[in-house]
Amino acid sequence: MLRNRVKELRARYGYTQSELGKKVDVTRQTIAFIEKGEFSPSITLSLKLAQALQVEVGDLFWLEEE
Amino acid sequence: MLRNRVKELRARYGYTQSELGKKVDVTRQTIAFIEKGEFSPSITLSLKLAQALQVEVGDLFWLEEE
DNA sequence: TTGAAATGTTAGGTTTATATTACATAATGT
DNA sequence: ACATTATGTAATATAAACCTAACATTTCAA
Repeated sequence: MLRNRVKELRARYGYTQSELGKKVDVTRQTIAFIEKGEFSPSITLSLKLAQALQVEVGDLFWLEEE
Repeated sequence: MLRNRVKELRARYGYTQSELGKKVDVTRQTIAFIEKGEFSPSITLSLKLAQALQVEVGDLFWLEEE
């Protein structure tokens, strides 16, 4: 199961979903879907998010058992 | 632009495309497409590939200018 | 040198990521 | 209290990921 810390890190930087979306070239709904864990974004988008949130991509997304 | 080291690391381990595909639950064609850089796999598949090839996902896939 | 295994590649189909639009609610500032 | 902004969420549409099947070519062991 895929987990992520997007919502937590976005909050830490005080970005809105729209702002973060703009930084990585997706809509705010895409950010919302990712935060809800509803799908598995592309590695390209994942790398951009990691860069925007200043964290290693492996620390932003990870796989958990079950 | 998205770059990756899948082909190089797969060779290092002596895995065939089919073997690697089986480890990460995709077909050999999907592995071939990724090696050719034809698309941007999901973060889920990227994490599985990094695990199979024993490298950090950020060292397996990265973004380059242009 | 022959045959199997690995790889390259293409076509057509299904599934999923992502966009667009829209509406409702929550939060915030004036 | 009101207006604005942020978020939740859903419907429909499109693009891209991924699959299956197939055939051609390359590699490599017997």
